[in-house]
Amino acid sequence: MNTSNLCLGALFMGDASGYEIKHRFETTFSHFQQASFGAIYPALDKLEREGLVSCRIEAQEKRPDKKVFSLTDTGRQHFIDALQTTEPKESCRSDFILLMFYAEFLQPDKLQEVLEKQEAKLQQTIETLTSIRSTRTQSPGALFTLDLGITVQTAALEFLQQRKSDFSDTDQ
Amino acid sequence: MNTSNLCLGALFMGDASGYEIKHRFETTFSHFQQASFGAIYPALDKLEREGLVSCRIEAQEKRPDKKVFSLTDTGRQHFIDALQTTEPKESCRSDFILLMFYAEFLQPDKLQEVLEKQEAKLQQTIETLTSIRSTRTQSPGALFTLDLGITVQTAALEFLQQRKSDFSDTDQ
DNA sequence: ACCTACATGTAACCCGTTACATGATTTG
DNA sequence: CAAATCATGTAACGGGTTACATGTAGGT
Repeated sequence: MNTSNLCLGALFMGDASGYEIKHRFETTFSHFQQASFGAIYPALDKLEREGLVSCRIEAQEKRPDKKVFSLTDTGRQHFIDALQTTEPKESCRSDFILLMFYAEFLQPDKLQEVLEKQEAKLQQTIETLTSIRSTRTQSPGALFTLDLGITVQTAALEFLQQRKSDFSDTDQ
Repeated sequence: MNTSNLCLGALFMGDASGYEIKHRFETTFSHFQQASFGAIYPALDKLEREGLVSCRIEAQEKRPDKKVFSLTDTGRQHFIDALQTTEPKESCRSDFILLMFYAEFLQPDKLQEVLEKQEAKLQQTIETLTSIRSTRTQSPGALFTLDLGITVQTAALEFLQQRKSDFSDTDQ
């Protein structure tokens, strides 16, 4: 699924500006989709031209004006239709796993740094997901994905903590 | 890390043709990196021009000729250097999780199909990783990544099996 | 007869990231 | 005083996928 449709999906959680949509990508969607401003803003332009979203400008005090987007009925239907024909494809690119694959060729201090960074990142993600889970009332689907994320990342974290000693300095 | 460097990495497991390198991406690397022929063949060309790999042509009976690539010393060193400066970035794009996020908008039969496909895919991946783990003698790094893959995918599979009933027809 | 595996390659196309430009306000 | 947050946007560039082109051999 491309950025345009993903933006429609993000708007199901309520009207939002491009900036706020980016935030949704970084929180709720963070463990399974990502998009940058350079993809989001042009996508929203296109969606507006196609009539799938509408836009109003909101003035704010001490903050720049916002362009707040809403789903139109066509937009809502378009997204739901897109879901039905979306294949459940997945692709993961992990340079962390790659580095671990070639651990024997990494300088010991680099290896330790990589392991620590990954541990911190996993803890951070689990924290974020846990806090999102508790703050807002979530749909069954959202709960499923949050719990799946927490489960999987926790399994990875525990694995890492158990196995990291395999790579401690004591040179074989 | 880009396809070129990944090809160098693949050649650490032994000399191989482009076709065989693709196979390594689909087995050993499958859970953390992927590349298509359209990326691999041009990458190997470039690596040869740069002197990072060498190439010999092997004639085969009842099979087309092969261009078998080997790492040169420079190539080996180039990859090891690249590892030291590679940041452990990760990006996952899962349309499966996306579909589950919006489960409430999916037609019930589509939802069931998606769940079944994902379960089958996870089982398949676990099987592949387990079989790779047992067949060849693996480096500590390779073992780590295989076990990590098995652990994480198993956690996901068990989660899915426990929770899939939440989405069974009994309409709320 | 058709599909899969083996084997290599090219070109069009898509899509997205990175970096830049701009600017106010708040926080450390 | 610098950095982060809020806010929108553009353009260059990179990178990879998909699809096509070609051909043999073996299995169902």
